[in-house]
Amino acid sequence: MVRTATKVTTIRDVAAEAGVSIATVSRVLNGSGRATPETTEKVRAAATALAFRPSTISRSLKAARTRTVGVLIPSLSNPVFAESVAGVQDAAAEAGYSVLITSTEYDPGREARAIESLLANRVEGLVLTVADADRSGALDTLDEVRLPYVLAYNQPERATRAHVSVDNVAAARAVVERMAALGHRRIGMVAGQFRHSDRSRRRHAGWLAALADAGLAPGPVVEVDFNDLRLAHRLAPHLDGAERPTALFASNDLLALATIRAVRDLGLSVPRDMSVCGFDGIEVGTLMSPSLATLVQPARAMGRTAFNRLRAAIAREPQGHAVMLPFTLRPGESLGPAPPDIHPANPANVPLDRRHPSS
Amino acid sequence: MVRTATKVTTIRDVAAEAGVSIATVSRVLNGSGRATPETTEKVRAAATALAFRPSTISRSLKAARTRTVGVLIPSLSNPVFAESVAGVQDAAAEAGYSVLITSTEYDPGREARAIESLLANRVEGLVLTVADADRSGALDTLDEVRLPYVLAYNQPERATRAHVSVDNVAAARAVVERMAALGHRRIGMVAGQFRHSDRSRRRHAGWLAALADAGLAPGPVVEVDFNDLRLAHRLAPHLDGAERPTALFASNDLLALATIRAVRDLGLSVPRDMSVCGFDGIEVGTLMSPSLATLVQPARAMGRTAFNRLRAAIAREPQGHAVMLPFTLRPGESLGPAPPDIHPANPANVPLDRRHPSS
DNA sequence: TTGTAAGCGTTATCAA
DNA sequence: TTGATAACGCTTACAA
Repeated sequence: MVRTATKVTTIRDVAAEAGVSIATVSRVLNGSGRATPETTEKVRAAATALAFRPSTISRSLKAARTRTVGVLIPSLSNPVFAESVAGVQDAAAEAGYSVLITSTEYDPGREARAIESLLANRVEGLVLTVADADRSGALDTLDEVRLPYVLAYNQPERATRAHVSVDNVAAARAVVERMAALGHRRIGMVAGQFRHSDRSRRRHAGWLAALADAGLAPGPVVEVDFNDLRLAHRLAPHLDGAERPTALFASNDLLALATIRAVRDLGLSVPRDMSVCGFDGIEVGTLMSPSLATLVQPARAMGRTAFNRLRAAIAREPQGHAVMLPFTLRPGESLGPAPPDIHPANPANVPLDRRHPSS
Repeated sequence: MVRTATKVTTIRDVAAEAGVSIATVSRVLNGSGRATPETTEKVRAAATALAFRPSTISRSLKAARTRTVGVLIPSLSNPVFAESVAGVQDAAAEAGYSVLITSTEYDPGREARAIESLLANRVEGLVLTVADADRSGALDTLDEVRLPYVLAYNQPERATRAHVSVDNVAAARAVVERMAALGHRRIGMVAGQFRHSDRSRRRHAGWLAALADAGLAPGPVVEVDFNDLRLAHRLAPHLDGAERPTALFASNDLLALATIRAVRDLGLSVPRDMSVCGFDGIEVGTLMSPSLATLVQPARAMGRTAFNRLRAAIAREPQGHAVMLPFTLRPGESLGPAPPDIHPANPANVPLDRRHPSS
């Protein structure tokens, strides 16, 4: 390989080539200040000839603004986050902003380091999603240094923290109401760990509230660790017996898919024996069979909106703290009518219970 | 909102606080050059007290290296790209590099602008995936300015372009061989557009080669536009009649899911009437039913490896142009044994042989 | 209209 | 061991 010193062309090179001063080059290229047509032309030509691209880092240093925002998310592997990042990316590109991305993989240490890195890079602000917005070292740090940020998806209790989300409680209610309307009377929930997720808590609250309103007793709640999606053994204890739930609300789509999988592995049919509805609205849900019923959050818009709010915050435009985006319920084959009561006063029940003497 | 000028603390503030010169602060904090324990302590204390974080942009300006790499991908919505970006992110974080991300949404204009932006940001190199590595304006630009890059997933003809990929031809062969081993004799392909994707072309070549080796006539090839995944009407013409294929190889997983969906919408059962195998190995494939059989590319490793190669390239360490990562075939319920011949020893067969007099 | 020069926050060279 | 100072590439007063 040739050891060509990859010397980048600077404004000086252009000035020399055009036979003018660097100030003139700067003015012409930025359209600030007047210049004669000939000068303009000379400079333009020189810049093109040398493929000059002004260094944003020098520019940033002078201007004390980087036109860069940071994005911090738990994981790029979850489509709902990836999609929201795409939304940030879209809006940022339109606004001439660059995007520095960091993902934490749910590791607090990595999160802290990511924040440090973003801060050192002098991002003008952050769009981020944290596990729990009510208990986040990252947010505390940002508050301390007074760097603008907007949360995406999170819905913190501490409402002064700027955020864009759906109304998770109302959304969860919508799911349960639909289930009830389909005749389900025993409705369970599969949820991400409450102590690690503000969203999971809110959705659980909505689930509870809707059940109460409908006069239904809460079905089983299975809290699962997001790192272990083999749910069959977790679900099994709740899925036999006459009073097993006929519908499960999963607090996100990945969980919903894992739930469907587990339910089937346990010998039940979805949706004939068991309905499942997710939350998020990931695209692949529409491609599978049964297609996944889910509460759709506008993921792309989430990212876009968060970025736009962030810009406003950076510009110190006064604004409210919360933005609620509309959600929709996407019907899908995984959510069907409740089956006729499993054992309408029928003794065939008994063997089923025997199979699991422990229960 | 309070109009607090968010003044960032600089090395000068620290120097003043510690009662030393900025040079000393720099030396202490970077561990370059000696300093007495007391001085060190004073500086450390001052830096901590003021929450000083050296500006990477000033540092970059001085050092003429940014410790930042760019990532360019077609879309964050495809999990296989998102996962590879996560891999880059992992390796970059470990190496103390920041990652600027841009996605093109398959829009050439946006791609060009993204490259400009990355160049202006003085990234030290790029990890990127392009639609077609043999015909890419982006790569031409990078070659011109001699900025190091490593392709991920792409497998260009022009082998001098550094890339990390699987051996797409061999991988596609493996899929077809497995299908043949399961008794399939009529094997079709659902592929992304050849003229827009080097990967699709390679996989098609592997499909063809394996069929030839097995003495099988190529089944139908359906080239699909990635932006329109409603495949039923595209597939329908090929799926009736006695000689319809019993297995379909999809050139990527999203296509495979869409294919399964379409096949079912057309009234066939997967895998009883039709087997489907994808390519990529996205995680959700394991969660659905039938689970998706697929050729697994190590997506995370793809990103990691690409980043590591890039670092080597940046450091001007000589190295080969291509890295081939191992692939594996992930069995799944969508790929089963061939059904008994649709018309066993039945004259309806005859046309089948006639169609391929050569074999 | 154009040029000179200061300065953004660092690092590194050179003296002290 | 420490400090003054130049330099990195750019923008922007201010002068000419």
